[in-house]
Amino acid sequence: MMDTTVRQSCDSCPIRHRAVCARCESDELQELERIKYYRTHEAGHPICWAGDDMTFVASVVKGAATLSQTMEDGRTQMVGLLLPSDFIGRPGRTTMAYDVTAASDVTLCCFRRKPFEKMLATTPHIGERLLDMTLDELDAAREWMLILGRKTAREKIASLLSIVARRELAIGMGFTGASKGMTIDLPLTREAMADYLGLTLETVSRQISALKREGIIVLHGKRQIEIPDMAALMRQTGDEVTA
Amino acid sequence: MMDTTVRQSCDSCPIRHRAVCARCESDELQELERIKYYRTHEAGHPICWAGDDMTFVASVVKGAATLSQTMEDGRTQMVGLLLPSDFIGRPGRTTMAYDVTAASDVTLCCFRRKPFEKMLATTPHIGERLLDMTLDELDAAREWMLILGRKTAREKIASLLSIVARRELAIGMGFTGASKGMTIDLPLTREAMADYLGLTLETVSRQISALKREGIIVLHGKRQIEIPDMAALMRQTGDEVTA
DNA sequence: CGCACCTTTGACTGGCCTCAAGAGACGTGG
DNA sequence: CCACGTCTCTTGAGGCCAGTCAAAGGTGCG
Repeated sequence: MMDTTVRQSCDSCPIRHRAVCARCESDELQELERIKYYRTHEAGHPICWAGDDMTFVASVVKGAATLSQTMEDGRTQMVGLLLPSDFIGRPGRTTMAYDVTAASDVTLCCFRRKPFEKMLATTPHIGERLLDMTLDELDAAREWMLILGRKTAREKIASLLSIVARRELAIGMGFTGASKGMTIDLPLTREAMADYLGLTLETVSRQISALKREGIIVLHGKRQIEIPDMAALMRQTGDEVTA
Repeated sequence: MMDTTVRQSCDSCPIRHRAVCARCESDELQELERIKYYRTHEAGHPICWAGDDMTFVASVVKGAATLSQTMEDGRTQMVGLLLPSDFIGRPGRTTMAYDVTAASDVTLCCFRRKPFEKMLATTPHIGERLLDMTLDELDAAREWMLILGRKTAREKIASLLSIVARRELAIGMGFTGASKGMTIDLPLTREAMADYLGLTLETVSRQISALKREGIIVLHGKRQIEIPDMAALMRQTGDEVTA
């Protein structure tokens, strides 16, 4: 389940300037270092379950994790896709509200909950950053609602690809080869994509095949997707291009 | 569009202890009073549009407002249902991201944005409360995602009714007549409900008729809905009853 | 009364789900 | 090296739920 527990300096941290600690001064970082530890989880393994007691909150350092809800008859809906710098957990709450799963190999920077909450109360830089990040997540959730409620299967797939492409560009992954094209690493199985989009895995597979057939995407293996022309993909999302 | 602009004391405010100002001390309230003003909007009228310049942020004092997104081909998805004490606007952002509409007659307590942001930076009580409220909204958004992505039309309707019932109970409206029954005032047209749930208004109408036919709800007029047995309604939501 | 708006109901269509089978990738062990 | 099992993904056939199109009923207001 958990693989390693190491400690590492914040100085060389890849998410130093995007995570919850982004606005901290060096003395505040030092205090954070005292309550933090690293954990890694293997792809496909659970990180924690809904209802679990939360002894920590954490930042995603590397990899991707998912938040999801499951109804008792098995229907599952993903409600969060956590990429590097995203925050796991809710200060002030002792139990996890969703299932958290490692979609790919994940490295977490964990903070013990109690001392973190104490710091949150005394360090405005952390609270301010957390508020900003939460507002961003709320915006993302609302964009997601439009996808779930109103978009067709094809538009859903295109929207997911463009969202991941946008995030990977922001983090500096997704090496852009040519001018307008790029390749993204999609850390999700077909089933996880279906859970994200409110579809079945068969429909996901069919739509990806269709996009491939039409040359809008090119598959390299199952999980690496080349987008030769980002504008062409965007035209499939149903979002206004105003072109 | 805007009907009245009056000022009113915080002391007698019905949302004093639930809104963004909930944790403020009396001196902080006095400062808030200086930058606040009331506005009312008639049912059905827009409060502002996506892209509008935001000169204020606000709390909903009375009535209900909706946040919604519209695609250029007209498909609309509601992404927020704002009831008394909910917050409108995002500190640090100058334009509104969504269309805001008065679902019923709405009274807003508006704060001029610039001075509010200044207070936010200097008054921890406000930022803390806003973080908590934003986290609550994020949870609500995620519950909503499950509804949009995985529930059937009937389950969606039942879920909406139970959500509104829960909120009205929390605020202290929704006079409970008997033991387990209650009556709720649904401030939404069929079309607004459809936009909330990712359905068409025809499907909403059909499902409400079905619930009425089966005695799970009783209509008094179009907008007032009696729920004789809350447990019976809950059983229609698809959520675990573990009964 | 006449009009506007919201709602209800019906008939039909279609997109996605369900059920099912098979293909491809990968690791294990004989 | 290949048989075998497992896991993921693909593809096909058919059915159903919700969408679409259409018309009529209700309610409130000038």
